[in-house]
Amino acid sequence: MLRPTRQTNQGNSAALPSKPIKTGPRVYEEIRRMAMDYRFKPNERINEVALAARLNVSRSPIREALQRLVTEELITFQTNRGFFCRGFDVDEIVNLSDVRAVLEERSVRLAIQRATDEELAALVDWWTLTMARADSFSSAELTARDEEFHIRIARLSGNPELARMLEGINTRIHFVRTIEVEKHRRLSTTYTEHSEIARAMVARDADRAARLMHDHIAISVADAMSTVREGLARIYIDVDQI
Amino acid sequence: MLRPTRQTNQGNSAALPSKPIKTGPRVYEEIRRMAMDYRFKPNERINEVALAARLNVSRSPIREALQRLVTEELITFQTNRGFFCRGFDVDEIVNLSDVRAVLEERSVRLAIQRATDEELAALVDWWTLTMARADSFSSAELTARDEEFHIRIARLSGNPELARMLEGINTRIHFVRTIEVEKHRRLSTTYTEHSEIARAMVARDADRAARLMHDHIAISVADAMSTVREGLARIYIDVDQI
DNA sequence: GTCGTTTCTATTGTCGACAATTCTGATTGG
DNA sequence: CCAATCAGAATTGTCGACAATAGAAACGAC
Repeated sequence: MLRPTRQTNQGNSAALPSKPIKTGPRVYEEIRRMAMDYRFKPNERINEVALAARLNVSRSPIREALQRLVTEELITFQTNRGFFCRGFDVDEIVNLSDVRAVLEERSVRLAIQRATDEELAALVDWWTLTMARADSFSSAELTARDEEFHIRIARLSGNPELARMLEGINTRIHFVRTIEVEKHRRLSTTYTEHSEIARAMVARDADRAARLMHDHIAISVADAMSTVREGLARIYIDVDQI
Repeated sequence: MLRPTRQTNQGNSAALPSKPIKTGPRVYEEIRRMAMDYRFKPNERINEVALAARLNVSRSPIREALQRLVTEELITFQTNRGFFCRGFDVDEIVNLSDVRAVLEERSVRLAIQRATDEELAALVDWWTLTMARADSFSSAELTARDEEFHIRIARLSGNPELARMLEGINTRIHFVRTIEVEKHRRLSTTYTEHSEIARAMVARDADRAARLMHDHIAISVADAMSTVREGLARIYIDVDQI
């Protein structure tokens, strides 16, 4: 007796065989983005069955993805009560910025010490080009470029652990950075800071580059509070487009 | 028709009702310790069913725990091939030490800036007492005290994110630290470094404390290589006691 | 004897089921 | 009107089942 074989690759009935994309990684990435963008409201309880239905999978891959996101600090967990969205508060942002500043300083110093002239020149060129096109970028795109600038330096440091930790911080502060990018867009002074950092790196001036980087990242508590205010407004107003 | 109700809290048939301990957290903690101590050999494939049988649970909690450990970098994962023990190599240890040095420097500086006199005095007293008892401690216990010293400072920094990241690094280098502790045990000079750091903190001498901390943590590539050699020997000889 | 192919076996990925626990809200007593 | 209590509903924790995939072994051609 033949039992009907389970429909493989469900839903993806388009002819193009580009790539099946395993559901596990896909689910993880999808939930990760939701958490990064606060598509869950702060401290909101996350319903596993609802999320599973929304993504057309069972609870198993959902739970595995959520567990991972717990250790990435994007999600909270209480035993027998389930998963919750992380909070959204000033202290965390200030503390993360402090750690980030230290790591990014180390990053530039190592990059200056280890990167080739060509690599540093490429960094300057790439950012110059990005700035020239800045007006044509959406805020999301500009945020991505901002993040990429810092990640490139972290990679040039030659220390993958450093880069990995910075990426972890980046995903956690992605949302606030989006807001900051829009704030600074009008001022437009801020993106010249990247150019200055890059030029100091080309000149192999480690102390100056580190100082510039620190000042670039350091955030006053007042600024953080204003950003959080703006962020909360977006979270509780903007997301009603479901 | 009654179906037999599933046996609750299996195995724990002892009369003492101290604490059931949920299997999920228990499994996670157990696997975590195994990974920390390299009870899995480097790059060894981890069989889910075997591990599940060993811990008397199904694969679900096993997989969830393993997923968490993946993002903690204690475990590796390849889709459709499963979970693997992390490698054990010099580069990673050197890179982690570099990051750790930076974070610990920041840690002492913040602690000096924020901790009360009482808290710092307590740190000194506790370590003095620990040193006095050092000879009665096993290497494992001594390693734990070493880790605790640094974690206490991280907590005094007042930045939980900093402390969390250092704890993450600590779990990854726990095994090599065990080896280093035994190495230094004969020299016995190394633990006076902790005292010096603590005294500099009491004196609120941030620059000196930071410098001492850096020198305490910094590790030469040669030292790392020798430690790795010793570690590999233990992993492939010692663990045959199953 | 070695390389490539095919068949068989072991392992992972995902699912649905059900017990244990928590949450909801209705009811009762003060 | 408020607090405590207690059913009933919703949700999580864990399990066993099975298909899809990877790995190993047997086979055969050269």
